[in-house]
Amino acid sequence: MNSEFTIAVHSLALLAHIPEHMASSELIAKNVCTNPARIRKIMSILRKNGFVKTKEGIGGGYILACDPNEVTLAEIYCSISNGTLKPHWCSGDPQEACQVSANMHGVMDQIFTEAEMYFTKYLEQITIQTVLDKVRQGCQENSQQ
Amino acid sequence: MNSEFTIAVHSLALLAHIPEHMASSELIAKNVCTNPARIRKIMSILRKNGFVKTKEGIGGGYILACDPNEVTLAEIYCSISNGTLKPHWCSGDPQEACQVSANMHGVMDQIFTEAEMYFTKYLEQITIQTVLDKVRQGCQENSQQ
DNA sequence: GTAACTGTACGAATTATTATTACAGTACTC
DNA sequence: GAGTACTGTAATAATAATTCGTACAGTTAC
Repeated sequence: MNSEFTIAVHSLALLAHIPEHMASSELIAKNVCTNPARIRKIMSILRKNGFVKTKEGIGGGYILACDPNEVTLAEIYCSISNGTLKPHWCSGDPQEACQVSANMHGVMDQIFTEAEMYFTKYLEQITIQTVLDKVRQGCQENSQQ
Repeated sequence: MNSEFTIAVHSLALLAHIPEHMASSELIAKNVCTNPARIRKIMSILRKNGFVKTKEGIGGGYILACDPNEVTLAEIYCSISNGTLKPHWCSGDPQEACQVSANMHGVMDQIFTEAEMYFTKYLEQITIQTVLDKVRQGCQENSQQ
């Protein structure tokens, strides 16, 4: 998995943090610590999925178009990074006579797909607002564990 | 996450498939489709965790040292790839005045850590024997879903 | 018309992953 | 004890994935 999911969550939390204003890709990029083009690419996907509204031209940028209490990280993950949990490399060789070698790829694929469902089920419990609240608390839960 | 977890599962299933014989790193590597040195590195970790026994010298190699019905993929994952679910890239900058930027890294870290626990909980349901059975069935469940 | 934005594409730079090679150590066989 | 077939481990090379930087067309406000 690459970091686009993380960046999407960060960006949406930031927009939820300043619900009154439009934020430019440059502003978001600085906050996230990446470059504006990458932000624009990710925000473009988020727009197509209805999470944000965008406005081109002077004074334009991005603004939240959803209720941060309603949208879960699962929806964001599915929009941006669905199916990227499993590694790219594949084990075994379908041409092999040995069943273990021939079928392992399919079996691991199945396992990772199902594992991703569990992963997603957890993300369903977290909303953009949850993330924003944690961020505003300075992530104090860390020190209590 | 890299592919070491996949390779470990594949190797252990293969050893469970041929419980009578020792398998050399070269044999396992061919089955998995990688090189012997990589297999030896991974098997070395599995040995330290008690999943396999190794024997050096002529006629040596690797053999299963656990009950394939007892050992779950969760244990294997924890031995080999624990904590590798989250991407390497980090969002935000702790030095920033903006709370969102400053604390997002910690918050996402916490989320990924907890998500990994859910991921692991799923892997607890799958044993080496489960994988071996699926492989022997030619992974027919795929076509039934 | 111009300035400030987004949308998108492409190549460069960086980083992660995998492969290769090498060699010391161990155990069996003759 | 010499030779052979293994593991254990490290270092480096090759490959692939990820991220960055730049560019430019399209849009909107003034």
